[in-house]
Amino acid sequence: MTARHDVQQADVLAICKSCETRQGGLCGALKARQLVELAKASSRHEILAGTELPNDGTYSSLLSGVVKLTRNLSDGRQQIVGFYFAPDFLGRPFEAKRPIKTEALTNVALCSFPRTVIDRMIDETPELGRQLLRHALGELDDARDWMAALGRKTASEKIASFLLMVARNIAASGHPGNSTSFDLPLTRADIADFLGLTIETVSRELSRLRSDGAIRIANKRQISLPSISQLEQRCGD
Amino acid sequence: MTARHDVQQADVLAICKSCETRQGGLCGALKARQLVELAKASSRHEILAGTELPNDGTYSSLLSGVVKLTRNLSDGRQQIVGFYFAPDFLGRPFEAKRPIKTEALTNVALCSFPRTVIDRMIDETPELGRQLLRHALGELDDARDWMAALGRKTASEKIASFLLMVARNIAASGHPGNSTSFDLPLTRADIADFLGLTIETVSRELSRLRSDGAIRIANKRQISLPSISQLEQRCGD
DNA sequence: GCAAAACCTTGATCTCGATCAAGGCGGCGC
DNA sequence: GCGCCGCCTTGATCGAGATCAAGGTTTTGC
Repeated sequence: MTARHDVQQADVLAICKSCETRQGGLCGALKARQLVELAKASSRHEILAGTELPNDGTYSSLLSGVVKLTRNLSDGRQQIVGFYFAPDFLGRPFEAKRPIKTEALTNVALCSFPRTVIDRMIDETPELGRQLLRHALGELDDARDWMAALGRKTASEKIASFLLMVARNIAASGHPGNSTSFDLPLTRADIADFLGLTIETVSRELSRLRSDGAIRIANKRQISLPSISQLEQRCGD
Repeated sequence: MTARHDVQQADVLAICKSCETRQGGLCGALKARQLVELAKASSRHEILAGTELPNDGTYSSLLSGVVKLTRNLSDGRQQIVGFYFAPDFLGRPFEAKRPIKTEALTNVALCSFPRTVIDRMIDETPELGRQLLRHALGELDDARDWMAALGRKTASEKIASFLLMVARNIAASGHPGNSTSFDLPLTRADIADFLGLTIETVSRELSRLRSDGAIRIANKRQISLPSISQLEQRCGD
């Protein structure tokens, strides 16, 4: 195998491992031979922050960075309907009829697999299909959690829940440092679009949490959570 | 084959057909032999309106009736995070860690399949796994649509979108009469819990739509939509 | 058929978060 | 260094939808 393929195989392994964060693990389902085949068929992409990801019907492993999914109303109102923190798996290869946009929030590295290859591997290894199903159902659970937050939580509960979710995702991604102190990869506008609020309300609620001692903020984006339990009490569920 | 099994096989066929409403169709993936096997392993249940469905790790086909999925916050606030209109498929057999409750809104008939049987059939027929994945991704799309509605639409846009969604689901279920006149199987409280509003606001907005001529209401629950396009203009996207 | 209970509507008032407005901070180009 | 621009914060005011309140209508049980 050429060096090129070695590198890609390492990527595949890294990516498969990342899928285990949600549950199960893609790699576990596949034989070594299939991993090599996947590596040969895959392609690696580096995408700059702010760029839209192509909706080309491929499956992708997110190697590093953060991706957001946005749905727009006709007059420009925006709702963020999902985040992907590396390592995770973007598996929405069936044509999306809905006006949903996929965008890199930070610089992003990903590894994409043609749908045809994955489809064939599902035939060889049905466990892969179950794995993808499990992953999709995990995303569905997350989406439903956020529906409850959007519909029924107050602004400050939304902010507390959001910070906890980010902390958990950052923790799962195994970033340097502990998960209670992290660099928020989102602007206030992104947070507002995720929580169904305005940037002013987001800013005010963050300030309030800070003056209450529930969080610390350095340089706008550097957040630390001295007391997870205090946040949990504020998140409404 | 005994009559008992004949009846069940008919149910299975009906149910598989219903899955085609979202996309694809379970039946199409399976061989005749497997359908008979599924019929033998399945059990039929009649569930009264208002009863909670058991979360017993089975897959179920919804033969008739309407089912809601609710997520509760600790202080009793409620959010409905999904509806199933027959014919549809309830495929959430992996343990749900979240506080989500499944409840019959009307009297319901369903046919449930043990997880082990479906799992084995996925091994025999990987297309079944892909089909279930496609179904889950369809549910995910629906959930994301409602996230956008919950986060960014006004009360009257929410009501208009809701009525259109119900009309589409009733239409897909092939009920008697056309899809623009139907019996709403939900109370005002259910509608409010779905849209993140209060019952008073739901009532007011429905009254407003009626006085604007966009809808007609007889007997509280009997709704007709004389002008779908007028509703579409009001739904914000 | 009648009473009770559940459900729905409408009005008055209040409140949370949106909107409008002004200014601060930090990074970048020159 | 300086000015511009993007991003964030804070204050003042407004308004959509919540809450409180009262009464009407439909369903259910007997």
